[in-house]
Amino acid sequence: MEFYKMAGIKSIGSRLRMLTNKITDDAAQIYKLYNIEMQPKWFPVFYALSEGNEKTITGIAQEIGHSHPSVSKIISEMIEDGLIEKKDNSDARRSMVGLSEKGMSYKEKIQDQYTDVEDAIEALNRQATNDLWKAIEEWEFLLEQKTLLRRVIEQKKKRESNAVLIASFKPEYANAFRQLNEEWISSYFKMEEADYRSLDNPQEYILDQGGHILVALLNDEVVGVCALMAMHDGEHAFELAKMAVSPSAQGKSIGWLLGQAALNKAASLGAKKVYLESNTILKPAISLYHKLGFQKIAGHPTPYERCNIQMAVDINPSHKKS
Amino acid sequence: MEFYKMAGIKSIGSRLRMLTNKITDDAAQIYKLYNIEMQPKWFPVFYALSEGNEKTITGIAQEIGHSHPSVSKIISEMIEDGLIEKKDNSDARRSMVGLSEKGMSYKEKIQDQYTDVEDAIEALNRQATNDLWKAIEEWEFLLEQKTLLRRVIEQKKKRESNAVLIASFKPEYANAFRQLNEEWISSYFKMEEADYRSLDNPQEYILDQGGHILVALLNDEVVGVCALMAMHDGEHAFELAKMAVSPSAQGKSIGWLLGQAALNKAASLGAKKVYLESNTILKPAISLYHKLGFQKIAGHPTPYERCNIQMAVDINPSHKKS
DNA sequence: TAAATTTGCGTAACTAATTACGTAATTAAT
DNA sequence: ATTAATTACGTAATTAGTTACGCAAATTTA
Repeated sequence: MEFYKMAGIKSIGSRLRMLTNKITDDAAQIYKLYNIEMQPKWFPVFYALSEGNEKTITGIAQEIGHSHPSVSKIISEMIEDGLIEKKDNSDARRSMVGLSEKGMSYKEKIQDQYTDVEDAIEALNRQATNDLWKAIEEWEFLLEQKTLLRRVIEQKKKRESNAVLIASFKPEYANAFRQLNEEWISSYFKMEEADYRSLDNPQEYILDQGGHILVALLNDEVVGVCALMAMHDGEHAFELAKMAVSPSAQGKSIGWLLGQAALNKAASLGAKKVYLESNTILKPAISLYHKLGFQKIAGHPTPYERCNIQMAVDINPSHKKS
Repeated sequence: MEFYKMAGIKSIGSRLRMLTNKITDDAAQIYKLYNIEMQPKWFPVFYALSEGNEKTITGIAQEIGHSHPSVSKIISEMIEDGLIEKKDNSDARRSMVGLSEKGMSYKEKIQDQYTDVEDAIEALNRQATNDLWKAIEEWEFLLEQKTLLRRVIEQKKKRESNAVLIASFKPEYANAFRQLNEEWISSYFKMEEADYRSLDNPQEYILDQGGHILVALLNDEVVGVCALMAMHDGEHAFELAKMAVSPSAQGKSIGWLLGQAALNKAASLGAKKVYLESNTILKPAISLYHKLGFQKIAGHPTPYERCNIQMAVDINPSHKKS
């Protein structure tokens, strides 16, 4: 299949399906070769019951990794063929099933086929330098740990956050700075006096006071903002405030990038601490602050009604690098 | 999947199917993640048309390894969605199709997804010590060379011919010796005077004349016979005759085992040549004799009407071993 | 040039799985 | 002792493919 080589490993799903079909097609003919009237799809169920003990439909389904309707259908086909019998049912919900006498006799009959097929496939597998059987097992394990979807999501996030640029404030960002903040504030709380002051006049109320504003740009569009406001309580410290990320750009770690950049900025300005104020209903935000190193503190005066948690982080030289 | 480990590599078909399903399930969600309205099953067709040139249904089918009805269905779905257009048809049988403008625009849109998925799967594959992608490729190649069915058939034959025992004549085999021969002779020709003589009195007409009879036993049942009859024309030679294999035991190389054993026997008795007489309508038999080393000769007198070919092989010491 | 064959495609029916949903039996909670 | 929740199963609809078959167009052969 030249095509799949061209299309690359992202086509592995289609390619796997083709190989699977090729193998199961042959499987059907192999049963005929041994004069065993059994459909290939029955195999897992048959094998699961081969030890002789009785099992339930869902039990078998879990064991062989099928859905229960699939097993249910297979079982009824096998009952019709006389290979399986319904057994005891003290619990009338359950369908205890086991091999019938005929099914047991098949167990003997099928042994030669088992060994031949096992030997043939093992030899085939050994002929290859990459062990397909082991590779499947490893993939199953790795996908159990983290699904393909999650792996792709992470890859996407990684690529997208690489494309995000953090820049310093320019007058043309003023609009976005106001809008992104007003959007989330008014959806969770209501805009307060102090909000209007700083959002309407960032130059005067933030920058001219010794503060800074950082913006996150994705394809030249402002998708996130935050401000470092100089504090005047003795220590050399900043307040991290007015952080907002566009809902359309969520999931790209923009908050984290902005936070990191803000802490770096504070460090480069010689700050010892960064404070912030927030509200515990903003769970993702609080969790982001934690990741950035902020710890809960108390006792600072605040002009904001919505504030019910205060946090702070000590700045150490490592922030200048990361 | 503990179960499949237990069931062994013969369950690789079922196991592959499960892995395939798991992967394609995630694939569907990945398309959603990128807001691309395309079904995973469309991917091979879309990719095959991505270069921009027009192709036919069967052309695409061959390229991507699907059946043409499958491609036909996919194409009509994609036309309905506006991704594909029917193009020129100077040959009215053919359906030339190519990406529409919308389809072309998807090409751009999907690039990020391609790279993310490719990177994610590549990383996943590298995490495993056995390379699944390469293993699939090798299996495809090996199965192209020899299908799984043929591999199993060969394994079966090998096992079964290992179970065949070659033994010397005993009086209780006389019946089988007669029946197996009469069966095939009378189905192709008719029994002649000389047949009755030797089949009815093997002791007198074969063994007492310095000849030998070999039988092939499978589970203590006679499934094949042949005779070495001493020749009296100067040279120290035997005639290989009365070879018969039970139809129920065909395909187990019993003819070859008997032939080999007969030649070994002749060699151990110091013979220089072995002759035989046959008929060219018995193609499998002639081909077997060739494999055993017999060459066509002419000119020997024969009592049999049905004989239209004579063959002989020189015995050399190597026969004693093999 | 007519007849036979090949090619290309579409439709229908089938396959081996899935999800969605309903229902009866059992178990847990009030 | 009811009521609510859970468990086990079956049925129906869906999915992504497959073979089987038939028809019309094109090509080859006579």
